[in-house]
Amino acid sequence: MANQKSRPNSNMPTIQDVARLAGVSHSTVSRVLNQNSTTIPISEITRQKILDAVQELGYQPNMIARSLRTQRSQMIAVMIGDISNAFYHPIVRAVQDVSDKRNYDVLISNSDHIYEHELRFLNTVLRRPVDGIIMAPHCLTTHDIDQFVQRSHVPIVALGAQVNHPDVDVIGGTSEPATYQMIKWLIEEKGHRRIGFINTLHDMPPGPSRFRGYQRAMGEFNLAIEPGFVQQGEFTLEGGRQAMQNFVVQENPPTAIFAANSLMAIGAILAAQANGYKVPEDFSIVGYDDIPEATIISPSLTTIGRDLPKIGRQLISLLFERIDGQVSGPGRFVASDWNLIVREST
Amino acid sequence: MANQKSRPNSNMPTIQDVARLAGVSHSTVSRVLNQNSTTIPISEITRQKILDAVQELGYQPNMIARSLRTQRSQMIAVMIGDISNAFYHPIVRAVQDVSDKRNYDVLISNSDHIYEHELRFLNTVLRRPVDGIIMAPHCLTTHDIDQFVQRSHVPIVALGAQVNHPDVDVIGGTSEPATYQMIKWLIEEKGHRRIGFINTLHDMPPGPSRFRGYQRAMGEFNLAIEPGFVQQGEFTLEGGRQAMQNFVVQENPPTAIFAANSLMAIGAILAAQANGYKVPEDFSIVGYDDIPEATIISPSLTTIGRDLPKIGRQLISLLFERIDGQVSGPGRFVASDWNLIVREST
DNA sequence: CTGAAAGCGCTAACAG
DNA sequence: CTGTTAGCGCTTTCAG
Repeated sequence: MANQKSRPNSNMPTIQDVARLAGVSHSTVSRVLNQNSTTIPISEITRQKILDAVQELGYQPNMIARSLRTQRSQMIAVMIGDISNAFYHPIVRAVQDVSDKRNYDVLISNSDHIYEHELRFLNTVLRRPVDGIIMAPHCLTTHDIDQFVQRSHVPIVALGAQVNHPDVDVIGGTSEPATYQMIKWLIEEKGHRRIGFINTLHDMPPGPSRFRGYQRAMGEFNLAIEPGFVQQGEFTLEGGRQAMQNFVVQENPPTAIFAANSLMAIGAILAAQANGYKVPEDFSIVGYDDIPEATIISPSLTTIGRDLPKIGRQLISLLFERIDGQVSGPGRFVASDWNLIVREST
Repeated sequence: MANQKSRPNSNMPTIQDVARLAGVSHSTVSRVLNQNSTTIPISEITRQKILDAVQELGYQPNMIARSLRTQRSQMIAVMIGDISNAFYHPIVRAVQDVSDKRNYDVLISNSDHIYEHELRFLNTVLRRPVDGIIMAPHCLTTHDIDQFVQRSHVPIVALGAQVNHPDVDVIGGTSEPATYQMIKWLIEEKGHRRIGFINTLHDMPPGPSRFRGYQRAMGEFNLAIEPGFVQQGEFTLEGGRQAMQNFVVQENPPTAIFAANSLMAIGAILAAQANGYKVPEDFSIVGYDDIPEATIISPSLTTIGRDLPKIGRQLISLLFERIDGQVSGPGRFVASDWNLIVREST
């Protein structure tokens, strides 16, 4: 049972097998299989012979070999922050759906918001060339991206306006204005004057831009950002929970709290409730981005809504425009729109 | 700006470039880069020259070319049901973490529990050979898998005991006993006698095995499964919500409801509450699998817990054992353990 | 209309 | 210890 070909891993027929069975050369087979190639005419008879042979053998072209020859991999790579964060699901969804339809495969990578992982991703796509990249980096510098772009001309589309490279398409730009609007609404419509902020750790994006929106709104209404008003945490449910612990122990805590994402906001609500407080009576809590958990939690979460599936479709559209060569030239910027979704947590 | 090499997509150096710069042949470069290859000794001096050249050029081997030659892709493919279902996150997590560590890339595919998608996945990995496959199929038949195994000798590890192929490693087997235990508990400890069941659509696994557990428990206590006790829905939150609608309109509905997964159970709770009912006072509702949402919802969900990260680690371990050739031969079966997690929804 | 031949970048015999 | 050579399976000139 052991003396097969040197590679017992597969008994897939090759294009040679098809050619042999059809009694033609393998290049003819290749031609009918990629009939697009500049309208070279092929006799209906050999064409049929080949198609029959393909059928009979169940031939499937080997993508690895094709990639080596064509220098196109029919793969795109996606780097997200955290597969557990529902924020990314509609985006990955859209990317996969469109890619499937176009017979592209999708490589997915989690960065966990860790710099080394983001760098590793870049190296991966250097070694394994893909036709396009979608990423939501939190730590990469423009310099890192530039290093990459120097060496690989693969088109990149990024989510998050912190990415700022002349060749990279970017979707984002909502953080500052949306946060500003949310804080303003808490002040004007809900009468809050002591508003806290749960930020990311180590000034990791998108914390800072959201923080600027908070600062601007507070400043505009001459409201102080007292020491203790700003807490930090991981970009997760648990991070929000822990940050909230730092609020509940304060003598005179804020009456409203903005969390830099909805997972943190939900963690904060859970922590408040665990400490015997009521939301929104004792604390109004708001998040950023409308994920399913926002309506599972009680009270349901007031948050900033973006059309996530649309953002996903935009990302993949921008990418395929470049992959297909319809677009070249400098990176484009798409500002997504957003709206305030008022629910029960305020 | 256009007259570069025919392939302007990359200016990555090749092994030839390294060889030229180091003044040696490309095979010598290959040798030092894969020093494992049967202890061929290499003079320290050329070795250093090569390493320097690699450094200077920032050479990275092209994985596509390497794959074509070695017939190994350093990729594994994962097919899950639905990226939005948190059930899969710890599993994908474990797979990615271990793969990263071993420099394997991970191709992820959503089947959406649709038969055509599952078949398409199989075809994808036929065209793009990967070194191993992890999948959680809901619709594939043994015959489909067998067809695949005939053609490709890539090792497969499956999640879910409905997969039954002599060559495939399987982790699963909890559905019937765990459901039985849960129903029994509802009867014995909670005094329910009218218990409903939210099943999957079209007898899609794992619905049927869970249903058998339900039947067995009900039968053992001589409790009737009245018409209307069994409702069906998509394997999602929305599916559970809609199924619950069919309970609340009944004249004499069940007092407890088991949903085939926790997403459905949460949908059911939400629907009950939306209709003005209280959980657990009016309906006790339980799910299957402990996902984060189970403790976000109020009342928190009584459910079957499995150690999902452990299952993920087991899946990828079984797979790598085969990829590494440590294990060959017939498919193994691993029964995962589970426990009943009692929370507030009962 | 079809075949022969080159070569994508790499590894692995096989000779020195 | 190192270089030469032969492909992996495919696409794409270039000749007929």
